[in-house]
Amino acid sequence: MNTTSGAEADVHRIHPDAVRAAQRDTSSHETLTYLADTFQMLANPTRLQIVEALSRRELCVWDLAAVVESSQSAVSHHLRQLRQMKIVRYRKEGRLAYYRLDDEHIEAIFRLGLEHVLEQ
Amino acid sequence: MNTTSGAEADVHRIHPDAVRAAQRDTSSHETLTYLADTFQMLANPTRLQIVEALSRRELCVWDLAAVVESSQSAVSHHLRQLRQMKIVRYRKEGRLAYYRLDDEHIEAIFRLGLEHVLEQ
DNA sequence: TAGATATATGAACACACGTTCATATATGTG
DNA sequence: CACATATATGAACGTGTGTTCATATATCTA
Repeated sequence: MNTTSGAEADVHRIHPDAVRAAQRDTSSHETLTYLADTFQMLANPTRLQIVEALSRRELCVWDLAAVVESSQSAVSHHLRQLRQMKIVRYRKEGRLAYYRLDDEHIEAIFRLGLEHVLEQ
Repeated sequence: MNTTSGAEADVHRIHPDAVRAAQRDTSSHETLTYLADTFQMLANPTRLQIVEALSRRELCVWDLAAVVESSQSAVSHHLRQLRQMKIVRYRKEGRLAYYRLDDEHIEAIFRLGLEHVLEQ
């Protein structure tokens, strides 16, 4: 990962106790990496459109493609990622796949983010 | 942007009224793009470590470099991005720059995200 | 069963991102 | 003023991301 920074930081110890305190209560690298991957799913305007649409109603893939004005393929690729990161789930009804948000955390995060950017 | 999808979607109108309803209450593309850029800032483990550390206490750049075990340069680049997206702010005290989170939205989003991934 | 339709997926390509290295700028200290 | 220190930033390089195109799979219908 990073070999020089440890030594580098040792030379520049500005507030050693603040650093130790900050290091103490930190989430594991594994958790933060997974969390970063989760936020990554929300770091794309098309996927955010999908999330916003699904926050109101269940929709099938072609509906979503129409809403976000993108190709079926692109939407399907996005949905796979969102599925893998447990942001959406779906039910199959015949040939149709109806998608919805997986839980309320995601919608809350989306709403808070929207509030944040609209307040600037 | 996308030229074929409009026509493509027209052929496959599965639930026209659901699509119209979804299209009606959608945030502007500009807003969603900005929101995506904001979430992008949280889509990196090192930046999440910075956010977590700053959610507890104000820290200067070298302190942060020590906490996240990364180089001063890398941390400074991250902080510039976080500043630009209004996620952190800082005060200058002599040669030192003390960073903190810009507002409570970001911490709430971080906490909710952490809850979400820890519940899986 | 043949054909149409809904969805999923692999490959490929252009572009964005994260780090490092070198160096610039600004502020303190002897 | 000369030098050390804290921070910022530009260039460059490898890697990841998002879309398209082609095509596979699954399900319905005539």
